[in-house]
Amino acid sequence: MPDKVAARLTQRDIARLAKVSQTTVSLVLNNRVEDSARIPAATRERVLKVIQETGYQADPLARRMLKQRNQILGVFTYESVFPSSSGDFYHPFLAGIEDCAEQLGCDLLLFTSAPVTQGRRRIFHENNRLRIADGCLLLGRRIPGSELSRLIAEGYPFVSVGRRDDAGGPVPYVGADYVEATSTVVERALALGHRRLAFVGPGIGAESSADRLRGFRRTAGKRAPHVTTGDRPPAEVLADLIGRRITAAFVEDRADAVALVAAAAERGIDIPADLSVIALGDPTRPASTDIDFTGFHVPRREMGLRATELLEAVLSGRAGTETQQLIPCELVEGSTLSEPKGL
Amino acid sequence: MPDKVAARLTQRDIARLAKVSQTTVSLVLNNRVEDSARIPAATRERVLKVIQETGYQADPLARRMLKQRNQILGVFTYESVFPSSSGDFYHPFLAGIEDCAEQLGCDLLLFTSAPVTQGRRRIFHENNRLRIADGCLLLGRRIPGSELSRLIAEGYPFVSVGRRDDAGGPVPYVGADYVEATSTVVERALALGHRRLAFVGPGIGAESSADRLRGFRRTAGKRAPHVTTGDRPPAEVLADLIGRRITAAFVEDRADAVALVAAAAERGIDIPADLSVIALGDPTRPASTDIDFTGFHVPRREMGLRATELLEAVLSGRAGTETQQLIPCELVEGSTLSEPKGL
DNA sequence: AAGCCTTGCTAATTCGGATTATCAAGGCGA
DNA sequence: TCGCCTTGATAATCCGAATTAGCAAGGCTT
Repeated sequence: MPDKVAARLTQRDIARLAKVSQTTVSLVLNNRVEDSARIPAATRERVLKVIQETGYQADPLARRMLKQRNQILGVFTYESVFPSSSGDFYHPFLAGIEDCAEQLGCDLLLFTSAPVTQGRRRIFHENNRLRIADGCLLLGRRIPGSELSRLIAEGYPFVSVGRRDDAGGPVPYVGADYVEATSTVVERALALGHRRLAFVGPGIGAESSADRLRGFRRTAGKRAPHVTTGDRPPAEVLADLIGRRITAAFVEDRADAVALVAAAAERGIDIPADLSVIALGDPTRPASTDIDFTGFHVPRREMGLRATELLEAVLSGRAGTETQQLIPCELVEGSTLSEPKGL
Repeated sequence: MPDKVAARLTQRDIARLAKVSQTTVSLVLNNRVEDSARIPAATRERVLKVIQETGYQADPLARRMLKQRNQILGVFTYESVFPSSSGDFYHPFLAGIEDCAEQLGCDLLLFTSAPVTQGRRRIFHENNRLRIADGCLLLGRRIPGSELSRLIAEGYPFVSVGRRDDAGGPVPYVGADYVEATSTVVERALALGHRRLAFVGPGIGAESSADRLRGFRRTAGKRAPHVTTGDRPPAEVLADLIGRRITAAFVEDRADAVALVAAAAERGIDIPADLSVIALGDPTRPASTDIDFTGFHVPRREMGLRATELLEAVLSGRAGTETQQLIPCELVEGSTLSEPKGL
């Protein structure tokens, strides 16, 4: 008989079948047992029986009309969530988010409907659907400050995965402590005797870039050289480093580091004997990763998990929670850092 | 001032600010211009101005109370969506789903709230939230027929990614044509002169397993041997194959194939000279994949995409759409199949 | 001037479930 | 027998937006 989609059962239907009122059905369902709501066992069972038989499920949307919470956490990514490239940067974050969401009994809403304009998604567009979710997690290398400040202004609960600069107010985030991690590996290089260090990578733009450069400068010195990659071929970057007689290169993106090592192999430059290469994190672009780089890993999974926890804390109004958290990176001994040759 | 979460703006608020009724606000928002709804430009602009200034956004949930569609597609996976293991089987499916959802302007709801009992998730549990989504995509190696038949009985719109047996009615799916693909690679082996073929893997349980075995039997013959792996160590499976003087092993799971090849290397058995190994798909468990297996790949991305398209078709009631679709697998030439030695 | 149409807008209702306020029936004490 | 309390249940309202029905004011016709 269900020619079209079967008509959805409502509490009214259940009420009719059990010969009670919709109110009673609701009371039974919510197990309300106060003075104001007394349901004798007999009636309760009768209602429950009908619910059982029909397989009735309360419409979650109607519920949220009255309650505040919806048990849905939004996930907004500024690039495609599931990139076709195998070098999947988002994946570990999502794994952590999923883990936590599962424990919280929340569903995850991926805002795939946000139109991509100028290569990136925008939260705020004509028909934004942010409010379906109770709150939202933000992922992406760069997030426009304008969107962050609007979220803050609207009082929409969100947590950024990755540190963000203030945007008309402090942005809640769970980030990785790139400053500290970078500083530590630079220290290690200094201890080994390196004196000519260089930072390789953008170093500006995203907060994550700036933090690495900051950590580098903090320990390597204010005037330590900064070699940008941009669109330059790796061979050229390498030549630049050699020309400046650099002995240790701190490369922001592991993918760049891989390319640099390949270029070195081609020129017969030994790594780490001639040049130490330190990877300041994980590849944001696909890169074969069989090289055992010295450097650190970004605790992506844990960041996702902790960010979700923080969002939950924000949503349940738990005061006193630190809304800006940094997680230490996992240092990797690796084999691409050694004493400089001339020592 | 927003001590708590800022109170959400409603159409009533907009109406008050613009000195019109809630109805008028709604009409303006929905750009209704029929006879029954005439809004002069002046009024329209006044309302729009207030909407602009306040940044009002209609509550999507309230909308769906009245409309049928919610622009949300559910995704239900019978295991963790983002497995921590790097061997990520779901990822390509999701990439395809995301692609299509983005084009459709739909958001994706991952049902992470479904509790995991006995190692797998269940759709139907105490407080199932299926109805938030307009329809649902189902992912997983095995999906209990009981859940499928219940979905069908309730008339809930869904599409399975992967073929499923009937469950109280035909199950809508977009699957991979394992029967045909397996049959084809068997044919190729036969053409090369192989006469002692074996199927390696469960071959039962999931539809995908059964289909491969079926394709194998169709071309290799009804009595061609079927070697199960189960918990047996790869060396034992290998010994079994050698003992039966098998020259070509058709391995269901690429991960098993990898293990088999490793065991062969240990025993000094040359692949493919002594034993050809054909991989019938992609690894469902993590496995290093540097071996260039002969066999086929599962068109996972396309399956996800086409399944999403099909769900959309079902939702919009487009009749005449084939609700059970099989996509051919991509055959891979590879280097693990050659003429049998004794020839 | 009565009748009728058009314009511009709004009151009322709806969706499904939660909550509040009430209400009828029955029991009991004074 | 009159009030009063308890028990068992329900009518009414609300949430926010969409929709239907309809109303008041002004203009035009005859």
